[in-house]
Parts: sequence; C-alpha cells; structure tokens
Amino acid sequence: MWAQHAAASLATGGYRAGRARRAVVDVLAGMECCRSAAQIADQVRADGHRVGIASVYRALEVLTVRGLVARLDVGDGTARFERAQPDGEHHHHLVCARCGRVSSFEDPALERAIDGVADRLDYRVDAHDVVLRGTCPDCLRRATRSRDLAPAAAR
Amino acid sequence: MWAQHAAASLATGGYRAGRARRAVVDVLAGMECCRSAAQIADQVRADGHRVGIASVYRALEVLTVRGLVARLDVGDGTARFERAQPDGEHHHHLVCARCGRVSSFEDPALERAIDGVADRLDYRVDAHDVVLRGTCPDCLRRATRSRDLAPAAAR
DNA sequence: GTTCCTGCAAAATTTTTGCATCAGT
DNA sequence: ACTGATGCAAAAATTTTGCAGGAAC
Repeated sequence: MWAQHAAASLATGGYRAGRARRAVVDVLAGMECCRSAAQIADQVRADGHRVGIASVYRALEVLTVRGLVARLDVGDGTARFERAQPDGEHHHHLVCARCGRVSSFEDPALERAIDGVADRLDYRVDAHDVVLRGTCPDCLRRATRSRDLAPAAAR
Repeated sequence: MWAQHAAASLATGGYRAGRARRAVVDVLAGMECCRSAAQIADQVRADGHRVGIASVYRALEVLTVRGLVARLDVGDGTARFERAQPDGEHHHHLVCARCGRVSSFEDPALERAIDGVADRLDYRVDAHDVVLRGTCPDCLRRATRSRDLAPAAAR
C-alpha cells in the first residue's frame, strides 16, 4: 500500500524504477520501525537482490527528499530510516540506553503540544521528531535483579 | 557557574583536571547553543590551547556520561554537544532545513505533554529530545522574494 | 611515584562520489 | 537511443583507539 504510493510518487517525479530502488521500497514497506541503511541493505540482499550499499543510500535520499521516508537519529552515530505515512500520521521513538533497542509510541496530546509550540515560533515548522531515552522493560527487569538501578549513561 | 559545577562533579568522580578537559569545559560554558566536536575544538584552539580532536571527544564523552553535557543529533550526520543545566531546566531545538541554522526554544506545555507520555509507557524514561524542522525567518524571507515556498527537503 | 590525561597518528565506521555499464521509458 | 540508475571501488567525513610521553595528585 505504501509501496504503491511511493512508486506512484516517484514515477510522478520523473524517477525511473530500477532494481535497487524497488528493492529498498519493498523492504521499507515491510518494516515495523526504523532501521539503519546497513540493516536495510542486509534485508535487501536477504531477499535475493544484489544491491550495493551506495544504491541503498541513494534510494533513501530520493525517498527522503520526496517525503516518503523519514530519517531519524537516535544518537548511536548511525542514521535510521522508516516509511512516512501519507496521511501525516506518525509516531515517535523510545531508545533504551542499555540495549539500544528502539521502539515507538504515538500520543495525540504530544502532537497538540508540538503544534502549539510551532504556532508561536517564527520558524515555519514542517516536521518534528521526539526521542525519549531511558530503560526498556526487559533491561529494567534485569537491572532490578542485579540491584543496579542507576540511570544508564547517554549514548 | 556551570564550569565550576562541572569541575566539582568531575573531581568528585575521581577525574583529574588536565589541560584539554579544562579547555573544553571553558568553551562549553561560554556557548549559547549546541556545537559539533569540530567547532568546539576550533574554539579551544582559538583560545590558544593546543588540543587534539581526540581529547575533545574524550572530554565530551566523560561529560556526557556524568550528565554534565547533552548530546544532540539534528540530522546532519554530526553530533552536537551543549552543557546540561544542573537544575534540569532545558530547551529543545529548531533546525532550518535550508541554511542548517540551529536555534532553541522552551515550552512548559510541551514538557508536561512529554511527562504525561512517559508516565503511561513501560519504559523508565530518563531524558528526551525534541527537534523541530522547518524554515527559519531569514530563509523564509528570502524564499518569499524568490517565490520559492516549497517545503525544504529534510536532509 | 603512580595513575590518569593528552597529543599524535592510525584505524574503524558511516556516508558520499566517480565512473563505466546497465536498464527503463 | 537517450538518460537516468546501479554496482563497485575509492574517497570523504566523523569518531574511536593505541601508544608513548607528560601532568595531576
């Protein structure tokens, strides 16, 4: 569904549908949450396509510029990518400082608060990212057992 | 003021006060908003200290782990750093997609919304970052003149 | 005097670019 | 056929690590 929307948007923009870009779109369509370029490339290859990492980066750049993909930094030095919803609906991210796991959440009240801020600023705000950092339930459980509940270090 | 707090915190932690770390703390103390490691190193050298970039990274890491410095990614592929306020007060960032300028804002309602989200999640949330992306007033004015108001591409 | 800190250089990582070739329209 | 897309390799940029010498306590 998103894959079709993306293909149509690219065609409209005058882009051709090559093997690498199509494979990257397919992987993005099947992903739950954000992944690094290397992870996406690995999945593309696992799907049986011989695709260079450069083409993955080039595909991701085109998709990002077209607004079909969102780029995200969670602070581990590598960029992550995920599909953007055409209806503007989106989620934000939670990063576990201990294990690095990234999960997502949605919150309408948070969106309203951000819209409120955007209104009073003199920037024109097009997009926003929220990243919460902390400890995931699994690590929290492990930490309780080991009596080590000190806040985890950032990055 | 922050510099003294940082020095005291490092001393308490058993760290020694060498030239490089002291110079980095001084630069951070005088910075308005976040800067890259390279920018901080340049300023350290402009202040007359011969300091290697590796020492800047090492100082920033120690300060980040100790919670004295906040690390931030605005999406241009380089990490940025700024001092963290001891009283927990903090701000968030606005990035101009056209010129790359980064500015900051504060918003209590946004903080409350984030606290509300954190409460209902099963993560233990220690910190958060909000990055708004858009077009800064200067670029907006320039864009109006050139009749080019299309949303800028996200890097 | 011991141990940590530092500068330099080298390495590791991630991302971008050049170029010849291939493929889409 | 024309032109964009791709794979490979090389380059660029950022961050980390090894190590010998120097500095802090």
